[in-house]
Amino acid sequence: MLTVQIADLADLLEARPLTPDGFARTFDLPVRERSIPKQHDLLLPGAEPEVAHLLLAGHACRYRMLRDGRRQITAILVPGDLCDLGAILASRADYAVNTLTRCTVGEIPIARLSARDSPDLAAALGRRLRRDEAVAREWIVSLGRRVGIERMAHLLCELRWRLATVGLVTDDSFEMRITQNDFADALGLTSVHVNRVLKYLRDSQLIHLKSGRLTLLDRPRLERLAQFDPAYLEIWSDAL
Amino acid sequence: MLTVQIADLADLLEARPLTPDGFARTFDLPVRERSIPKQHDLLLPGAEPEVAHLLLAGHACRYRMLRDGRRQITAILVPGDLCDLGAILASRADYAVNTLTRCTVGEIPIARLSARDSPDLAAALGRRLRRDEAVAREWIVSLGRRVGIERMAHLLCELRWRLATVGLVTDDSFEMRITQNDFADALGLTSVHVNRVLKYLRDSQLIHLKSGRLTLLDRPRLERLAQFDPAYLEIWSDAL
DNA sequence: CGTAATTTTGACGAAATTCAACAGTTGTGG
DNA sequence: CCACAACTGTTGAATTTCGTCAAAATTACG
Repeated sequence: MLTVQIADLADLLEARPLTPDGFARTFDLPVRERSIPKQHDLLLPGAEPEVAHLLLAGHACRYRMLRDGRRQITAILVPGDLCDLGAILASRADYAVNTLTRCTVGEIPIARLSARDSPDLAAALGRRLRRDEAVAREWIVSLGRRVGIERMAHLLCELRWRLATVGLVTDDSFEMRITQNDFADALGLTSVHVNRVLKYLRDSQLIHLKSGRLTLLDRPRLERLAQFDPAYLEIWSDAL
Repeated sequence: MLTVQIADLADLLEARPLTPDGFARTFDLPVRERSIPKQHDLLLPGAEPEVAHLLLAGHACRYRMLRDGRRQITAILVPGDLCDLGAILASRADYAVNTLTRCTVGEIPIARLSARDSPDLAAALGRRLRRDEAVAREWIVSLGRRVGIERMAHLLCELRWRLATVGLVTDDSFEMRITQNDFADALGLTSVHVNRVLKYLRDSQLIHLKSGRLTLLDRPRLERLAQFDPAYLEIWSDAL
């Protein structure tokens, strides 16, 4: 089971490692911890969310369905992420949120996230939103202009970076129990093709994936292959 | 030449039609109007923007380049859009902005966009950012799970909707001087394939495209083909 | 330990790309 | 206003990437 390892809360909003306890303490927020099974929807399109879900352990995703059953994952969520950020700020969801593995989430009543109560909190939420948007931009680049192998390589580099940020990576190795079918829906490929891509990366000695743990065997080479540049993940200042 | 037709400024930030004059008046902002040639970069990655570019006429885009020359457009900008919104709020750009046609832009010193001066303005910028993010999410769905024809159909539906919002559409017809090569870089296709897709849509009596003007001949059918649902463009409330 | 879910593999087909050539349009300077 | 050059659009043929279908092997889980 993935666990956030952290210590202080403002840190969470800064994407530095932190614990749920730290979060609650710093902003004096009530965080009710809940365990959610795999493949459970936390939010549906059109919903007007009452609580924010802070992901504490496990992996989740934002996604949209087409009428004929095609699914596209628009974001992969890792511990420390606010699953329904955009929906909370707009008071209405235009996407769904689903758990990809068993998860632990912290529920926070949205009334307690009011900008009126804490300008610092509002600013922190704004930074998170901009980071989500930067990640989405990079996914557009991947889906539009990278071939399958590069696309997978880029996603793995992104996940390693984001997980490292919350202290969940040791020696370029981290827990990763996402299904190949879920990877496919994130990467715009089929699960069959994802399987072949992973085989290629394995055969090339770039990754090692076994029993829910992924290791990047040669991160420099993988990042070169993916043309991965973490600049887009490092934008944290507040101009205005 | 495209022209914003509008009247009041708060309207711009609400994505309702408005004029540059209205904009300047309402928030008492200095807007210096400038004419920019086609294919001109307004912003480069890594830059720390000094002025915000409010697009007044023409079409522009945000894009990222890969080292080997592949280009992906991550957003198409129409009159009323703030070209460099994310970069302004973060005080640093992680993408480039380029004019796709000759454009008129209004330059606004970013110092005048400070949240401290006007909470209303800050809230409006936040709404714009969330709308940009919702559009990006939908692009991810298109790039990942729609085939070429659907992808093009969806983009045309989106552009019609956004242009209608600023009063630039009559009878599902609007000015569109974007190159097939630029469409390709937005849709993750090659220009050759874009040409074939457009031919299919023309042959199917779905669109008419001649001398820089695009007409959606059968919008209901086009929207069904694209599975276009404007819900994602209609989120304008402010929860917190 | 048995059932269901997931991963893996092969053969074949569809969508999109590449390469190449040519036609049409637009913009520019004389 | 014309002539030319440069850019943009159009089309065909061969190729690549990725998808579909199907089945077997492996793993996860109650």
